[in-house]
Amino acid sequence: MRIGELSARTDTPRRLLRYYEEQGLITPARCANGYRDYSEAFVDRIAQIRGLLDAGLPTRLIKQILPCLDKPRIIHFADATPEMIATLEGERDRMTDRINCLTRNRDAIADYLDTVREGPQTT
DNA sequence: ATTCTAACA
DNA sequence: TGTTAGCA
Repeated sequence: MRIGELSARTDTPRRLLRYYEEQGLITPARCANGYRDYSEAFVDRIAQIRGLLDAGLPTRLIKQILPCLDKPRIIHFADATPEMIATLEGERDRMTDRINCLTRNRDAIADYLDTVREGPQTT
């Protein structure tokens, strides 16, 4: 598929799709006319990238760990730098904090909604 | 009509 | 990131 379809299917601006490529996050094939040619796998890949970005990870880090995420384990330990391990541990902790924060807020909203609905209807 | 690259605000 | 310009 071309950039327009991927953009629609992933709800991501074409501009961003090209930007991710520029940052080395994705490497779509090219048609004879120069148009980018994305395979189905990119739909999920974009979702994963946006998820990581949304979690607050910098694109440069994503570029390094993305290939380690989809590929089956093993084979990856030659590039496991102590610095990267430390950074990833930090990111993991940040994610945990955000998850906890989101969980609290979701539960608070859920409770509020339940309360608001019970009030007027409780005759 | 759609995409491409590059560059400016 | 949005947008615009000039191509293919």
